[in-house]
Amino acid sequence: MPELPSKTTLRLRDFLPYRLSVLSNTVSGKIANLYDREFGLSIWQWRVMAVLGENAGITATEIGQVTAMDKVAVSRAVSGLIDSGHVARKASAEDGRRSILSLTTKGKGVYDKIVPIALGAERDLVETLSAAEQEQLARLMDKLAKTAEPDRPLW
Amino acid sequence: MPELPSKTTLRLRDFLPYRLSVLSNTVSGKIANLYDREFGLSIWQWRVMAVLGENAGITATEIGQVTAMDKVAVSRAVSGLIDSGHVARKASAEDGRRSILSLTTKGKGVYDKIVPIALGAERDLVETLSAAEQEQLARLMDKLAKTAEPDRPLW
DNA sequence: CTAATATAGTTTCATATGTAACTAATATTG
DNA sequence: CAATATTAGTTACATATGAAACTATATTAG
Repeated sequence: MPELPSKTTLRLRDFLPYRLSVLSNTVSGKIANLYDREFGLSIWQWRVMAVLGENAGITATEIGQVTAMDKVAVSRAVSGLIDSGHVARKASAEDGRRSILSLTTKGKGVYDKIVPIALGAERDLVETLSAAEQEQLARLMDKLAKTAEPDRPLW
Repeated sequence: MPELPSKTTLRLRDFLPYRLSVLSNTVSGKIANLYDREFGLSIWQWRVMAVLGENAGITATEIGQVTAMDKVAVSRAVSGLIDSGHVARKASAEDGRRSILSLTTKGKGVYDKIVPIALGAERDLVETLSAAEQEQLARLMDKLAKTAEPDRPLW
């Protein structure tokens, strides 16, 4: 594998962690606006709904695993969604500590409206990339994500 | 340009904004730990120092432009850095509203220690990518960043 | 069966963050 | 030059967030 010359000086604007952070914040900020303005949802609430839309009847802990949210964030998002009538909670029959969560009819309606908006935003974001580039990007991000896994021995 | 088939269902784990956010948070979290444990610096404080290390004698507003931080965040980071003796402030001769900021000797020493650590962390992160892939990644992120620019008309 | 341990989820508290209001200085306009 | 508007930076307030403590239930060990 050919090597890039090792950098010895730091230029912030070329520093990958910084670039990732700025890009991610810009993208998330715009999307958060969409969800919030149209539906009054936070990004976390939307993530919870997105998972429930794919997987009905899972628990808060499972949502946390799928979304990379910690349990406090999940708990808060869920409680907001219950207040706003988007999500319903019922006790688990087997385990009294768990709650089974699902979208309400209202929640499902909102979900069905948001999905095309979210996909449209994603499409607009990547539209300047060719199909090959889009696949390349997905592949590279997979590799990075694998390297950066939170539980790996710290660098 | 060949087209990818348009998605009609949303799978959170394939959704680019989500993936960007998780990846960025994972990477930033690890790096933040490094800065904090070794030097007691927050990510924003480190960003400010990184800019001052490249560009001595600039103002808080300029730092904000370079780092994509808002002025309140810059103000707070700078005031912490002054308290901890990493940064010095002197009044601008031409404009009494501005302060000229620079690293102190102590700050420069810390900067010189952090730079190799930061570059090492970046290298570890991208080491599974070939040189060509690293260039590809930089290119793709440039394109995305351009598309997502904060001031573009909202999608 | 009982005691100790672990897990699911919530609440509390301390800190971080963003928005808006504010202060001080400069620039503009008439 | 006086009045007004703009800019640099800070402070105040309200909200968001994460870590740790807590409650309730379930599991394991003896």
